[in-house]
Amino acid sequence: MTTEKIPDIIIGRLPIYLRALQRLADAGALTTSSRELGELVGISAAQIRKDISQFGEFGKQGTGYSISFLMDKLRDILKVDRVWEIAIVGMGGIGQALAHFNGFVDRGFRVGMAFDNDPKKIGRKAADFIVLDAATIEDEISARGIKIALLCVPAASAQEAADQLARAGVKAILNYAPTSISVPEDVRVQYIDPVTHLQRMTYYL
Amino acid sequence: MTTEKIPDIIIGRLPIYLRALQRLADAGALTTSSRELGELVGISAAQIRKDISQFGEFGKQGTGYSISFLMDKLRDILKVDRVWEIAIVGMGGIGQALAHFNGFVDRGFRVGMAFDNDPKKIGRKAADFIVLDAATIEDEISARGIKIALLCVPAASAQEAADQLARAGVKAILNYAPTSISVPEDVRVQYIDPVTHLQRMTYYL
DNA sequence: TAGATTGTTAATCGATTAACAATC
DNA sequence: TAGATTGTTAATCGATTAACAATC
Repeated sequence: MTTEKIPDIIIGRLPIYLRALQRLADAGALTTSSRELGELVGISAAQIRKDISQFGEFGKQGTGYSISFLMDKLRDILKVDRVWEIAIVGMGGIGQALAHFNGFVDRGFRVGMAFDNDPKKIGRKAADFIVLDAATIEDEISARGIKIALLCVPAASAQEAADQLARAGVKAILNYAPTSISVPEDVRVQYIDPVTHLQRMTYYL
Repeated sequence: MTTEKIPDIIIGRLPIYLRALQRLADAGALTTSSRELGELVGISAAQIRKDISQFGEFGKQGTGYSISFLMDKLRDILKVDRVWEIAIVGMGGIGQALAHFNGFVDRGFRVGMAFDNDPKKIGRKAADFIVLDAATIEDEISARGIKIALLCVPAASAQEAADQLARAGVKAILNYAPTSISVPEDVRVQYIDPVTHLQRMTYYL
C-alpha cells in the first residue's frame, strides 16, 4: 500500500473497472484476473494490476481477484460506498430523463432535488420530488448540503447556473450543457456533450 | 504540415477547442491566442500551439489565430464540415431527449432515424421522423448508409443492440447504456455514463 | 519600430509495458 | 507439485513543458 498522490488518470479508470466488474458479477462470476478484466475494458493486464496495486494487495497469485472484494475496495476508494444526493439544474428533456434514470441505484447516487426557472415546471412533481424555482438554488442546495449537481440547462445559461452552484457549495458538476464553463478551482467539472464525443470519432470515419 | 499519425489524445482535444472557439465567436471575438484559448479550456498554451501545428500553420505571429479560419480548419480535420446522419437506438427518456436535442445543429450531426422494440412506441412520431421497429435496425441503417449511432437502450440489451449496429455497418457508437460493450475493432465507442463520470469526481470530495 | 505570439526544438516529465520473482 | 497470476521493478514509450528564433 502506497497511498501517496494517485494520478487522476488512474482514478478515472477505477469507475470503468467497477462497471466491468459489475458486468462480470451479473454474469455470475466470483473471481477474475487482470487479463480477463483487461480484455473487457480494453486496457492491458499489466496496467490494471499496477493501477489496483496503488491501493493495496487485493489479489492472490494464481487465482486473481475476488470480484466482490475488489468491488468493495474500489467503492471505498472512490467514496461510493455511500449514497450521494445530487441536484438536477434544468428540467428540459435531458434533466427529466436523468430524474427518471434508474442507473443511479446501487452505484452511489440518488437524485434528491431538481430546479428549473420555467414557472410552468416549478412545483410539478418529477420522480419523487417537486421541481423547485431555480432562483432558490443557493439556499436549497446549501441547506441540504448537496455537493454534486447535474447541469442540464441550455448553453446560454450554463455559466450563470454554474456560478450559482459554486456559491451553493457544490464541488462536483456534471455538465450536460454543450459549452465550457469556468468554476473555482476547488470545483470539479466533467463534460457530457454528445457532440464533442461524436466529433472525436468522425475523424476516423 | 506533418500529417503523419496523429495521436488520439490530440484528436480528442480538437472538439474541445472547437467548442471553446464557438463560445468566443458567439461573444463576438474575431481572433484569439493560444494563451486565451488555453485559459478557457484549462490546457497550456504550448500544448494548444503544438496540437494545432500538427495540421498546418494556422496562426500568425503577433496576432494569434483567426477564430473563423481556425474553426473551419478544425471542422475539416474532424470531418464535421458536413452533416452526418445519426440513428438513435432506444427511445426511452434519454433517447427521446436526444431526438429533440437542438445542440446538434451546425455542429455536424442530424438525427435521421430512431428505433425501439416497444410496440407502443413503434410508429409514433418523434421530432421529424417515425420510430421504427428495432428488429429492422440492420436493414434500415445499412440501406440509409448511416455510420453513427446513439445507443440508449437499457444495460441488459446494450450488447445485443451493439452487435446489430456493427452488422448494419455503423462505425461509431455513442453508448449511453451504463455498461461496457464489445465491438469489432473497426468500430469506435465512446461512453456517456453519468455514474462513471460522477464516480471519477467523488474521490476528491 | 516595439510588442506580441507563433511554430518548433530540446528537455522534462509521466505513463505504459515487459519481465519475472514470489506465491497461491 | 505444476500452472497460474499477482505485485513490482526497470526499461520503454509517449506526452507535456519550457524556451526561443522567427516574424507578423
